[in-house]
Amino acid sequence: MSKNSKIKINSRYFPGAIEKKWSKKWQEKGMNEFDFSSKKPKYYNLVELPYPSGDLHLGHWFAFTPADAHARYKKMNGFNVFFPNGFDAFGLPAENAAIKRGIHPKDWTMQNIQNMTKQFETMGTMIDWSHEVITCLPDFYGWNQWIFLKMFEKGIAYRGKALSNWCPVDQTVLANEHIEGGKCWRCGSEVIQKEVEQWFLRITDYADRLIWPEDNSSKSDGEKDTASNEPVDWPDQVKEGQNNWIGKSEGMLLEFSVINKGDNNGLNIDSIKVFTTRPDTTDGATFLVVAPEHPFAREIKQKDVSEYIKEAQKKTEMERKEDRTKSGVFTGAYVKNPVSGKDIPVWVADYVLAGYGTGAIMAVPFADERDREFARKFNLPIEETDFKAKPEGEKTVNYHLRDWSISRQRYWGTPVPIIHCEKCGLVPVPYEDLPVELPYNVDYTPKGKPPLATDEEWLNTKCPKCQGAAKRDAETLDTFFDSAWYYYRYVSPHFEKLPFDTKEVAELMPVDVYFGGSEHTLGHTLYARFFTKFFKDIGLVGFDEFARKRVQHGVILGPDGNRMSKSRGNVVNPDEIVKEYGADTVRLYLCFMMPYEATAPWSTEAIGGMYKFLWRVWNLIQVWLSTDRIQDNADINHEYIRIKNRTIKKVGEDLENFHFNTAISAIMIYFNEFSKNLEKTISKDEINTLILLLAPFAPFITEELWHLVNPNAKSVHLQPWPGYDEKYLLEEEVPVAVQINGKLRDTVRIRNSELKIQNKVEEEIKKSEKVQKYLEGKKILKVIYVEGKIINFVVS
RNA sequence: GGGUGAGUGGCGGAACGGUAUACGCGAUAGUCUCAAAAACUAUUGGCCGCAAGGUCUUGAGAGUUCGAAUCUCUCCUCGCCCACCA
Repeated sequence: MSKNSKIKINSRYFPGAIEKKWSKKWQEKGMNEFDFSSKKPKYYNLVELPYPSGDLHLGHWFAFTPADAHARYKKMNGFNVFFPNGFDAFGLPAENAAIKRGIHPKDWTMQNIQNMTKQFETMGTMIDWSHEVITCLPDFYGWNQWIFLKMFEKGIAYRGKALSNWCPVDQTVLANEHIEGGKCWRCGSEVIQKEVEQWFLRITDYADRLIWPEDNSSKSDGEKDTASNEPVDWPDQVKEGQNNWIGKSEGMLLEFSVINKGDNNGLNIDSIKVFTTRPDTTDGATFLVVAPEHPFAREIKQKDVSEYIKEAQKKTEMERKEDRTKSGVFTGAYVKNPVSGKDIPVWVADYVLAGYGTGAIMAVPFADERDREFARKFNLPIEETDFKAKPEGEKTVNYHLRDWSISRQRYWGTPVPIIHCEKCGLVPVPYEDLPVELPYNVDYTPKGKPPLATDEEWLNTKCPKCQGAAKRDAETLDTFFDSAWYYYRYVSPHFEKLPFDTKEVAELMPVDVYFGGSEHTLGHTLYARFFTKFFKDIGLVGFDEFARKRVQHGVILGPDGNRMSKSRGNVVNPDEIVKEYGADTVRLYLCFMMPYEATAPWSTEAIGGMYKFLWRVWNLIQVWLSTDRIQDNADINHEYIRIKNRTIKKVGEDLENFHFNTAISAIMIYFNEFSKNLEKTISKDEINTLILLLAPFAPFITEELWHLVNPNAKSVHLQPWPGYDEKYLLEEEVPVAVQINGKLRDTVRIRNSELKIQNKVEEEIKKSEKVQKYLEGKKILKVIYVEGKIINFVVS
């Protein structure tokens, strides 16, 4: 643009109108619809599906908009990008909220979905809603039931009885992951222990296959993506976390025979088995401890023992874990240490867990701190061990991972497709009768029995086997069951023969990148991997891992640095900010404010800076348009060419690697170069590059500007990503830092053509007065030269 | 207790063996204005100095290196996840 003394702006930047306009146009054109027939390489861009809580909050914006920028970048790079979304619509929170407000959970949920879908529109993502999945609709949960029945057939789903975490207010069983500090994650009430019969998934059968290999280059099950034969790229944090959670430990089962069988009130057990990972310390075992729930403990008729057991059972598991002071009683029984040959006493104590190993341990106070603490408290002997014992025993493997309890005594979930017949037992609902629909008119308030059990009409049915009277299973499935496979359903959301079209899934999956929160490291993503391995076993898919790459985002805290919560009053409402600044500004700020994986507070002031930036971009282009339009590449400005190429490279690499913040910073630097030198000519190509680089982040303003600059062109989001050429990256003169003994003393500009020749560089640098001053009278011992960057003189 | 990530200006952060503090926010001064806001311009890690310049600085301390925010060790602090797992 030629010299213009006064900046005249023809039109001002009003994000509201622009965003509404383009949102509508894109929708009309079906811009975001995935094209299955395309020959371009596919790219499945997945974000964890949101829970329909009522309103989109800032966390949703933070999860979705950088992911959208990545997807848009991929699309501009020639990929056929699949970016679907849906709603995780079943579950307790909906039910609780519905009870509180007196609305039916379904109505409440569907209203929220409608509302949130509208809010999603303002976000300007390229989500293809034609593949939407809503998990509370029979179209989806019927396939939950199908999968459940397959698992039942294979023995993966089974009915078991277990001491479970029970929330007395929500009237439901809770998974360990849903207890926070001994309290229910939803309602905050104290969790108690209760024996409950329920459905389990035998995830422990898959424990070994779910373990991530230590070395990513080896070739066992799980670490290679069989479809592409490329290593699966998940953060170490997740891999380590899951491996620890699975907690495989190899050890030995040792048998200790009871010495004084028969005495002590007719004790009738021959031996006690213990699990140990350190059989080499067996000679140091000076006593045995069994958990209060252990059968041996129950055999003991001594009054102090039975009283101790009673006391221990009153406590919840959580209370036991919180109270770390050791307690226990002597049972009067002795066993023989197979290595030392000594008779050692058997105690009952609640620091031993019934659910791990055999529920009994050999205590080696010399080697184990907990055992030592116990021994000290009760004056039991501590004997040194030389770690050389080799007792005989059965080698075994124990896992920390337990089978996944999927039963919920609640209304708002997938009905378990099983019929309880007095004659035939557990009878699966025939596949052709699926889905077992969740009845609408049910009293879903908590009663201590599953709400579905109160609907007699629904409950009573015929046994498919004997045609006799039978009852449906009144429980519903954990919603983590839904989220374990929803991303398969996205591919073919209306497929009627199977949970998903296996052909299409083979083409589109595995997922290329899966964005989500780190809170799902141990629950959701582990279940999703488990389901994928099950699908492989029943021949539905050909790969082991459902997602090639996992990217976990951090958390946006309130402006005060605390987690946003209504009670703190520090919740930032994205709708209000969008109203004030427009979605592009919010998107830009969320991408720019911090690294995607970081956790940092929202800043009410800093977002203004993003708005200002877009405003300045808008103005610059308005000015450019209002002056004589410069023909393409007229008056080539070499400095601009260099910085343009450098910026294209940087922004592309950053978007590829999810470094959204530095990508935007690079665009700002590029922009500043122009706005600081308004007297210099800017070519159309340079303006277009600015718009194209910004397009993934700020889709609305860039679309508007693109059409102003290129009136007859297609959408900016259908344009190819600009290319760069390495040969333009180098400056004609490069500043080389000069160090004397490692301290920076000067920088000298060296001609590009001379950079490779160290002698010439040294010669140039020694011309500098400053350098001369430091070298005067010194002997140069060594010179280290890093081409184009730094030269270090080591002097005496 | 175990695992894992992180400590850099007033703030969010950049650089991750080669010119520390990019980019943004905030702050200060100026231009414009009756005035204010906005916008624009300049300055903005500390200390010494009128200046040129010097000097110190990436939680603390040591080490490796020509050169360390970056690698190694010890310690301190914080976040997240798990937690009496034998």
